[in-house]
Amino acid sequence: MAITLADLAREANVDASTVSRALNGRAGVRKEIRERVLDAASRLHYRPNLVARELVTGKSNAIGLLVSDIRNPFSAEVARGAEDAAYRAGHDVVLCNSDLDPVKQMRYFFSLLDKRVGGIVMNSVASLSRVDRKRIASSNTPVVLLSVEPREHSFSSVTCDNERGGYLAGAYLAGLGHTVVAHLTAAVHHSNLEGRWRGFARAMRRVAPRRKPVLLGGAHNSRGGFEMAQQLLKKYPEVTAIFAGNDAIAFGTARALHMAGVRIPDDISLIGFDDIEPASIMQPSLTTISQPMYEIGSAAVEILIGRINRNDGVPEHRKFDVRLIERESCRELPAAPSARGLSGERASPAEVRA
Amino acid sequence: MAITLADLAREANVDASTVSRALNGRAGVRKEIRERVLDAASRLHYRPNLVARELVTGKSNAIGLLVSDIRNPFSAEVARGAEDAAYRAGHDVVLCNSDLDPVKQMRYFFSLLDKRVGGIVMNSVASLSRVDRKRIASSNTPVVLLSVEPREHSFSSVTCDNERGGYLAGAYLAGLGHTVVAHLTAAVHHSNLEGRWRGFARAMRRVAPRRKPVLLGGAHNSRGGFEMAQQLLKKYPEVTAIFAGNDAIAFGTARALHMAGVRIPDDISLIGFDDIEPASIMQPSLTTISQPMYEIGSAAVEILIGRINRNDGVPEHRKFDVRLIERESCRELPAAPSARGLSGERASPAEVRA
DNA sequence: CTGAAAGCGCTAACAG
DNA sequence: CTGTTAGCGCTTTCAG
Repeated sequence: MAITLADLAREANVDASTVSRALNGRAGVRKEIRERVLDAASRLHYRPNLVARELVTGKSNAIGLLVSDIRNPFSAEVARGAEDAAYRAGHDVVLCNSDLDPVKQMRYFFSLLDKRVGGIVMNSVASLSRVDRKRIASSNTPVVLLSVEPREHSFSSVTCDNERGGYLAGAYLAGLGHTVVAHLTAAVHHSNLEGRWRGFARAMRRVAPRRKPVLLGGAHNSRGGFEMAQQLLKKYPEVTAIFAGNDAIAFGTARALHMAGVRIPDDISLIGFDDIEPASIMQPSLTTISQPMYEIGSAAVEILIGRINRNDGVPEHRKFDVRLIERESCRELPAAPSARGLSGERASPAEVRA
Repeated sequence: MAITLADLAREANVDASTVSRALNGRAGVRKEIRERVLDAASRLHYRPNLVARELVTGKSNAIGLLVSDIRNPFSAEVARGAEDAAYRAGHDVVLCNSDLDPVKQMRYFFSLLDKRVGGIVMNSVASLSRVDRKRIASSNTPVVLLSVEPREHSFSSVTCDNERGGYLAGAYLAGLGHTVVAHLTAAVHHSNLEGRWRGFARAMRRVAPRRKPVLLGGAHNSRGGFEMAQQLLKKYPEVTAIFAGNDAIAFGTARALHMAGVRIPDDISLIGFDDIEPASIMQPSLTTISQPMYEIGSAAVEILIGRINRNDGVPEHRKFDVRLIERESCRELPAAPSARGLSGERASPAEVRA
């Protein structure tokens, strides 16, 4: 059916091994022969059987990308960055959706090993048991995480500076005069979201040392945001500003506020995290912390490929900067009758873009 | 390193071929031996080397998914449906982003063939030259298209009923009294979008036989929608309703209208196509035609796997139904001073969901 | 029912 | 520089 190395060898009157050398640009092939081979190859439209090559080299040119759900715009953006980087390096990416389900995650992981992928980029290993994480670590397949799991020394990681992002959000709201604030985040352990909360809490401590932000945990998606916001309105009506752990949560929050007749930003200010596309489309447009999702994806793959090629076990860590995107969903808190004496302390909005 | 069939054979005191038969559940293996093998396999944590298997069988258990851009929510939703269906069938999917660039598309296609994927799901072959399409068709690798290319008899296809969707949009706007309308669509040949236009034009012909809708073509994304809307406002200010070829175009349109101080739906009604998530988030929420993107993805893969298994060359075609999702972006046209005598003819909104 | 042998298409020593 | 040989890990005849 398809034409093989042996066919080329016959055609060019050389041995198959010579054809292999010529095609792979190995040194030590007479120019004339190389040309004869290359000519035959293009004449016969030769295409190497990668499966055969993989079998002998023991590595495929594929990398695994294990995200929670590609429909999540964050994952999609990361995936595109990853795929572009892989394409540049001549690799291809096999896509897996784990829904963060530990069972699926492990099943995918091993199935990727079965096809001898060169390495794997995955969201997080936080939902996995200790033994599963050990299994992954001891697989000798390079792994790049999109979150930082402090205990795991063998994994590389690429993240944004979540802590600073949370801090920026807090400082911004504080700068607008808000002191009675809430944070809506994930119920489960999620290191990226936790970093955001830490930074936010730190910023708020500076302006309201004795009043802790309200902290609610739920599903870290639009529905979760909707439910958490409803709960918040009922139990903490005094809150004047909300920091959502990500934009999806913010969308759900906005919908709940809208339905309850609470206006954004007039009654409550809202700030998100990620800067996915709908953030600029919604009305009012969402002020949010932007992280370079595409670059995170491409950096993850670049690190992965570097590790594959060097074949050392040394993990790399990369942390991207974040910035505040000021839009329309936050506004200055009108001065309350009782002076709060904070005017001098207001943080200035850091980097701001239209 | 990894443990192989031969290892199991030694461990279970049988030949490798017997191990193979036992593991693959082939008939004709004594129960006792089968158990001995299975036991050894689980004891040694045996995992088959899929690459080796693929080399001998000539087919990998992977399928290719060639979309224009995974960041497009339509593609992401399709991809998730596709991946889930593949997972159920024990296949995995390698993701490629072509940007509809013919060169990238062909490069990806052949690179997928090089790894002997069982089949390929791709957006469309409309941007390809005739010879390239022939090359794809003659590759003997099953292909499922997400658009219907009337000339290509060898490809399967899965689409929604674009023509009916366009008709629904037109009938709905007509039912609200709109007769001076515009359609914003792609500049390039795009069979899905063309079907929508055909249906829309047909619906409008019934209420305004002599007034053709304004038809503008541009980039079929948010930016294109923005630009086309600006052009529309300048050249055709009399238009009272816009049908956008997809939701992304509608988002750009909404932004342009907003910036020009034109209110939706008070001044202009807007209807989209796809029903991607931001459609329900934007303010006002977008009335749109919904197509089952997830099901389209999973159906495409199911058809593909069916064709792979049957190994016949018979293409299948599947067309999904669409429905109108009525939200807030359209409103009835106030009766003009000059009676138009159309009241009896208004189409009723077909299927409507909250 | 099981073993022996061959081979998928390629790369990688090792000789010459 | 080129050919010979061996083998990656598996499946699949074909005998026994």
